Amino acid sequence: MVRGHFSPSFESKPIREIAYETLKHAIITGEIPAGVRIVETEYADLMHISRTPLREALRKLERDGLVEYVLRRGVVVRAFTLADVEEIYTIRNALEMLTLPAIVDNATPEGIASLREKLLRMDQMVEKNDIEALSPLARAFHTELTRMSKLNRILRVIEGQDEYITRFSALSIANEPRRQAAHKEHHEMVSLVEKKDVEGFEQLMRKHIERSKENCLAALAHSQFMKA
Amino acid sequence: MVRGHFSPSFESKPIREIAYETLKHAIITGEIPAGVRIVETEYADLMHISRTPLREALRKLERDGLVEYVLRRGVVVRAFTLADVEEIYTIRNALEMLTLPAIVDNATPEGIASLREKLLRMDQMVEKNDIEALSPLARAFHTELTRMSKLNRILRVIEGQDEYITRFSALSIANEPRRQAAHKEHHEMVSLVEKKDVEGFEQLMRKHIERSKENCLAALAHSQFMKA
DNA sequence: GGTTCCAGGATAGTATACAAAAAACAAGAT
DNA sequence: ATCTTGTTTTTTGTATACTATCCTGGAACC
Repeated sequence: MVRGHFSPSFESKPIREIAYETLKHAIITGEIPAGVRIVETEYADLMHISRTPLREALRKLERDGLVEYVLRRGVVVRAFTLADVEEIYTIRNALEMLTLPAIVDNATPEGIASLREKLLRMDQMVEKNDIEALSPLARAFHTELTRMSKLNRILRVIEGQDEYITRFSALSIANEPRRQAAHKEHHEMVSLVEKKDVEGFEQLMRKHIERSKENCLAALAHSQFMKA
Repeated sequence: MVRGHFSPSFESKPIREIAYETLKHAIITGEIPAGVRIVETEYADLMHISRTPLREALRKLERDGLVEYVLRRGVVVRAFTLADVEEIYTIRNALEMLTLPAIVDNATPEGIASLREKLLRMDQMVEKNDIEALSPLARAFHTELTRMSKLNRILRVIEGQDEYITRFSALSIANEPRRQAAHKEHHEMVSLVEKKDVEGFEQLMRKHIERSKENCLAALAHSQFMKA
């Protein structure tokens, strides 16, 4: 937080937002492992901010379920089990299926063009095997697709759950054959939406999510992310 | 907030939690209508607390989606449309269906006994047509039932959505014939869980939620809750 | 009459100060 | 030696102080 002592928003973003995003990222990537107690003064000093915005960030993380608040003991980073990952995929699957008809209904030529444009950029990443760059793009693709449904509340929940998975979806995408297949599926999705083939879209999507879940769980089983 | 100037937790609960719950309730019941800007000093004075805990409560409400944060302008109570209500029911329906097999699997004799005990109390309320008392009990019944699934993440989402509906489910229950029918369905649910009849349970539940949604939407259409 | 610019008030953003609870520690009694 | 109890330290909870920004309203100017 390199900025003058009193400057609430250097470039239009409260410090608490930065703190929130920083902490969220740190927790999701495992940089701050589960079980760790977040002592306010410690982290405030670390980030060169005061306790006030840090605390507000913690309240948001608390609502997100990323940290747990214990009365008069502050917050502790919550654990994350394999069962959690499964459950998250289950939620995402169920809710995403609900959006599909609305996506097909609301898809505009411009929207589809925008998706195609994203796919084009992704093509290159896949070719170059640049996983680092592909991962966020793939996520953006999905987000944009889902957003077309205009079902804002469902969206909010899906995106909330997605945040938990980001950390793992990178693992999932690391698998070469799966990466190729997933990319091909992304192309198909757009075509089906364009053709307004709801049935086909639903079938494809169900498989797509199921496979990425399998892949993610398999990758996780071999990784050292999980402890329990 | 009647308490000495410096007493963080009179009876083990931070002021920010009280503020959070109070505001949430006020927003959900419509006491603070949509579009209203929540000026920090104003509400802090109103509740006889300082801005700090109030702000932390606002951050939580922000994550809940009950208020909207505008840069440097604070928070505004978000609007609530009929489409929102429909979407919420859709979410709840989809997720609740996911929990049913797990509920049947994890149901213990004690758990069923506890549900039956609740039903017994509800019987009286239904008989006396005491809607005020029945409403929270009915909600508690559903919560307890869903909790049996042990699917904690799904639960968290469902309960999050449920909070939005509380305000309207009272309307729904006000309808005499529906109230009677719903109560009967509650009894059936427990029986089906006890018999471990997943299929029957699923069928009943699907209808139950669908009907309560219809009822709620119908009631809403006639009420003055909705503006848009 | 309308537009621009300045001043001042209102309000959010942040920092800091201080109280209270809990935890950690030390010393004495049993 | 262990339990108890008193004291210190750490850390959370809350209040307050201060600053930056936005908004409003009015004066000056065209």
